[in-house]
Amino acid sequence: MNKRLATSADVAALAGVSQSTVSRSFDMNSRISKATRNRVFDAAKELGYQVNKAAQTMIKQRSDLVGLVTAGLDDPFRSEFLNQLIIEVQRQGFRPMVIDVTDTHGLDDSLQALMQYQLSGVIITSGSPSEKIAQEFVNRSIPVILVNRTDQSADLTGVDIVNIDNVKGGTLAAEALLASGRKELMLVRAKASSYSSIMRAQGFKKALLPHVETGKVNVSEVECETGDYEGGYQLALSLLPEKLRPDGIFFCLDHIACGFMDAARKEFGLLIPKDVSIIGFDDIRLSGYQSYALTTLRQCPKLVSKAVVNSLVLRLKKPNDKAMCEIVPVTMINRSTLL
Amino acid sequence: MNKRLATSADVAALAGVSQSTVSRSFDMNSRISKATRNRVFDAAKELGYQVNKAAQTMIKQRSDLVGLVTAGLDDPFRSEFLNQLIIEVQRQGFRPMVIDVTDTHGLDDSLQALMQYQLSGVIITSGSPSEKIAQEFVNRSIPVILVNRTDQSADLTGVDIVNIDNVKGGTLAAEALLASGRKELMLVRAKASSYSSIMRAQGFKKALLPHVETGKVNVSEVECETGDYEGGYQLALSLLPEKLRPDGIFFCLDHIACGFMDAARKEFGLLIPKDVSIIGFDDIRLSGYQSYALTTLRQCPKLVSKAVVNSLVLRLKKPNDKAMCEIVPVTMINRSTLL
DNA sequence: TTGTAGGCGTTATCAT
DNA sequence: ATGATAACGCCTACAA
Repeated sequence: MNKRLATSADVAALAGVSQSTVSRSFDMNSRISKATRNRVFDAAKELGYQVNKAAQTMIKQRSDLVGLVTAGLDDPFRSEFLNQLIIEVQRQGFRPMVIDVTDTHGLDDSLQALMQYQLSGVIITSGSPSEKIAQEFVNRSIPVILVNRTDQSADLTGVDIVNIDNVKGGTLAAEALLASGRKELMLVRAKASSYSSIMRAQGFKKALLPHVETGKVNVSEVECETGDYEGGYQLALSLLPEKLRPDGIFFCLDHIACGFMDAARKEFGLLIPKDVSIIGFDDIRLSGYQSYALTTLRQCPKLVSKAVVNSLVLRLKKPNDKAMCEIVPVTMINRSTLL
Repeated sequence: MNKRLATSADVAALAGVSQSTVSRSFDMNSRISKATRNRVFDAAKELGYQVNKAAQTMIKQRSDLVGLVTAGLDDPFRSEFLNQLIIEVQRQGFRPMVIDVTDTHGLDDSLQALMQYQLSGVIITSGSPSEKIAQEFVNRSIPVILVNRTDQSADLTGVDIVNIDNVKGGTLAAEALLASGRKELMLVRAKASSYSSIMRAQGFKKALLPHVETGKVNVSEVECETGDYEGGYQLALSLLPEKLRPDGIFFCLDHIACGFMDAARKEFGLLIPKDVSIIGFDDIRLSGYQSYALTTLRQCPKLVSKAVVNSLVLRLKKPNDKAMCEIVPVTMINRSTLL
């Protein structure tokens, strides 16, 4: 053990060919006689030879690493999404290198550091000043995909964008609540909302606008402290003692909805959907469980991940095509929190 | 844009020093005059210079990448754990490279491929033939940490091990159920159980043995198809119509417990803990929610992750010390599913 | 189809 | 404290 790793030169010696022939044998695009290639492969196997990616990266000026920039991995949905991304990146022959930028403290350094790895691409799903960061990578001709961070209106050149159809989701939620005859509507999102939540809220309000003007419905808008279960729970605690209770609520995040529902039921004995209709967003795993059975807008992490990595692959093939912006559809999942 | 990345030579030229001085300036262990170092840093900043990790890896024969081998990322707890691992790895100055080996198909290839990256270490939390794999890395003098995969009895040389105290957890569960006066006990685990679940079951049964022999309690053992929510739900469906219902159940996984509870309540109107006491294991996020409020044995992913990465760091410092085996304690979380 | 030779950007070993 | 120089292992013209 502990013996030096075999190099292509070692393999070459054993196979009785030149080093470059070994190199070519492992490149399926090179034309090598079958006989030689086999001889090389045999020798390689015997020596336990593996290409040295560092050397390969040096010469090619590009590794097969893809940076996955993320934050708030304690949010189960984010983490679910990251995992799909990992799987998809891997499926396309890249290696995922995850960078958590949760503590915005050393964020800049963290991202600068990424430049050290000759990445094949960077996928940004979080991180505050995403636009600036993105631009820097692009300037160094490293493809960047921005996911649910901003829309094409942002002034970014050469950055590809993949978003889900947040606005449409908000619209669908509004229509569903309307159709179920609810009048006192409410919109809930976290105080520090992401781009996605803001778009959802926008879609929701816009769809409701005409009906508000005719006085058919009322809409109020509320923020909770945090975008998680606890945030929803606390919101219910402070909201439900009020006189005028909403009879239909759209939560920009399932987590908030679940926390709210728990509090509404345990602490106030509310019946859902009899007393209040609820619609969430994302379709996190929890929403499918019997205890919640939440009607929601489904954002499919697998679908989004595929779109993202496809974009990257495309961009790698055509570095100079103009930037793309893909919108992944959302679908309404009807469970039992909507009257 | 698209200009060649600055190299240390460029920096050297601008700073008016030799290339090796630049290299040394970035190595805080090298003694360099303050003045020179500052001049170098200024030049570096001006050129946007970043060390090229590929070149560094070549010469050092070691990258700062750590392989995180995992499987079944669709399990939220696994994914929570992975995320903690990512954070911890990063905190210690490494870069996490995640390898999902869920489809055991190309598993061997996947792992062989890891050898291409001159990893600083490999952390294995899943993957079927972990022992064999581990051995191969160690033979190439790459440290391996096995997490909740096996115990020291396995015949592995030079592989460090970090486990949680599964047996103790099982024991605590047994004692708690006993103390609450339950007589018809049941042990549930998934058909294809992990090492962890098996140890938990073992601890549970062993602690119960004397009481079974004196006829004080009965214990039955049941397997459900899958180790997730759905598995527990289905189990309840097939189990609860039976005549003899258990009055105290220990689930080797919280997920199963939650699914079971949902079915027990919705489909059979059971009251928990009045009709049946429930204890789970892991303390997944769900268990803390009001809807479940599951009494469980807490395995803290953060704690385990810290232990794991610490082991790696230690091993890197002392490659030849004898292998370590660390047991991370579990704690009982009392919520409301235990009488 | 195969071999030869140059260079990718760094660190480490010698000198000075 | 600093500079010159030799690796590290691979890919890719260019030559044969």
